[in-house]
Amino acid sequence: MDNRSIANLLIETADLLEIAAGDPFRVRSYRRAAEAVESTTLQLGRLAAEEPKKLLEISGIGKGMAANILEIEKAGTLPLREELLAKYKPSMLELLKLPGMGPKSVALFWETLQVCDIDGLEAAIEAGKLEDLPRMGAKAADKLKKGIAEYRKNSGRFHLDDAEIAAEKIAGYLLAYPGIDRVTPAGSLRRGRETVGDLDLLATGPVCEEDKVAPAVDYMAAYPPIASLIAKGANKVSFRLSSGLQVDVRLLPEVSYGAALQYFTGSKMHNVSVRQRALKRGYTLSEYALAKVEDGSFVAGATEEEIYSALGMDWIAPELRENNGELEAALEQRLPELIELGDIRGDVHMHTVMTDGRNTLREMAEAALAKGYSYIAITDHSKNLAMTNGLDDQRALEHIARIREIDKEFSEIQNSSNRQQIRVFAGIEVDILGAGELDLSDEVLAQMDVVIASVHTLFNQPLEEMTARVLRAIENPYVRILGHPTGRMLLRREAYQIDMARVLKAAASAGAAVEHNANPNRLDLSDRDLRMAKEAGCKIVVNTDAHHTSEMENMRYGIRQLRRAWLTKADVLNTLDADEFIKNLRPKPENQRQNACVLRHFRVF
DNA sequence: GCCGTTTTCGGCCCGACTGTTTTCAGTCG
Repeated sequence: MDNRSIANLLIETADLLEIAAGDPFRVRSYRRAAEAVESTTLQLGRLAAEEPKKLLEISGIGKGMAANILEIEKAGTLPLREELLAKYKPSMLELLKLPGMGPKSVALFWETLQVCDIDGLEAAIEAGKLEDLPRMGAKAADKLKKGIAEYRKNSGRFHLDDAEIAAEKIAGYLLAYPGIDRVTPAGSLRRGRETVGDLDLLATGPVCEEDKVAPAVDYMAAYPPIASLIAKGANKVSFRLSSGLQVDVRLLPEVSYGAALQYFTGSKMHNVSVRQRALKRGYTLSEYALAKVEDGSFVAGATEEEIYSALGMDWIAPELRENNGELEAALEQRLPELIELGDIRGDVHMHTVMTDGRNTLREMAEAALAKGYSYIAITDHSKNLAMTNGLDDQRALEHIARIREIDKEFSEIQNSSNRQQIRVFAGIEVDILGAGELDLSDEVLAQMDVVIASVHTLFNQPLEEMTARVLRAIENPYVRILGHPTGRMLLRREAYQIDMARVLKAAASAGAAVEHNANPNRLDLSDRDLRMAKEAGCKIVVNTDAHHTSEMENMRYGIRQLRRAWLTKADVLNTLDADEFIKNLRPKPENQRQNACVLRHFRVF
């Protein structure tokens, strides 16, 4: 079993244990173990089979947890989880996903109302049964009702990274079959949408020709992780994985691969529009080929490029295929040259063991160097995030001193060898408090290269109040970057209400940058927000907010979103080299004052 | 259930916010 699945079982056990009012520290140890399992680079499945003693070397995994992991490998589950599931219901784990719903409420509803699933909860709310319960009232019921609506809107969709990992595994399996030489994800995954409803995969190769594809289809249908087979056709297999993700795999001959890719990539509106244009030119486009209307003769089909080209268009990057003007641009050869992963020179939002990160300052710098970045900023949390051991003024100053040392050391390494240079900037992610003030002093912030101001709490504030708070924070001249300004957290909860247009305008006029968080599981901007930011003239920075060296890899997902917003290299600040980046971040106030002096000087004389 | 030790048991990131209370439990980050 892969690490993520093992971790999920441990998390489920922790959730159930919490509902059962088990020892909170025991619960935490299950969660810690799950985190350790997920972040280790070791393959636990293989380790458990070959060298089980090595499991104990992982921090957070002791004797009991190692036994649990061995049991998971052997039986696919662990005894405690089974025991708890016999007492409670699996659907309670889903109830926990509702915003505002925790283990105590799940237990309460089960014990008093025998409610164990979302439908049951909804019925209980409608019947007004919740309000008789202790600590429950009209407002709480209303909140849950909204939570249910939000959950239903998003359920069944998966984060881009989860879909991509699943796609890579299936592609690996298919490519191991002799005679299949290309597998490409299509659909919303290929378009880079931040959530994916189901997975479309296209495969081709010599064995995918119409008359000999059957054995390859059988092979696909025998993919071991399949939880349930939905359909098996002549060249198509549909199935569901245990995560609930539905996958459609199509095996297609090479001659029509491009047409199929174009067709299954969508979006629907883009395809409708392309076909209308094809018809005007006397062509008809299907998933098999672009053909002449008059006699059905083949025009193009093997690649997307030849299809778009036959229609007089440049090839359109999948991220742009939303019928948002990309066809017109393609016809007039004015499609933007979209930003690429390789354009990014630095990642300026990351955490270390000083607060809630999992790696040290040095490890983060080494990892960034290995990735070829020319700079990073270490931006640990400030004190208001007490759970992360956030830095107060004093510790922040010590933090800066340590970063300066590492920065010096890494530039010396560069001088004494041929290694590439990396700059390490000192930074902080400060909290925007209730009145818009920050939780560290200006004296300390002034010494930072990168100050990111973020809202971490206060989710239920009215729009006006929340907007005012963020606007006030931007007024602080030391705020260089506005962190996750929308508070939008996909699949988990509603965004907090904020007037983005005003915030972006204020950031643009103050010269502060806005951040796009590349981590698919965190707070970020939508492609609409990103387009708005560009239009407002905002500087944009894309960061991974890495809490672990491996999370730096998430940059590629962030880039997909930037591409969907039609952004180019010139639109994104951290494509600049280190010196230019710092120069273009919001200038420090002392520089602004200097500038003001110079201006006055000119006026007088 | 893990960890570390002042070795075999005691401690385990903590503070803000909300909606219910009328002093606090539950949830969240």
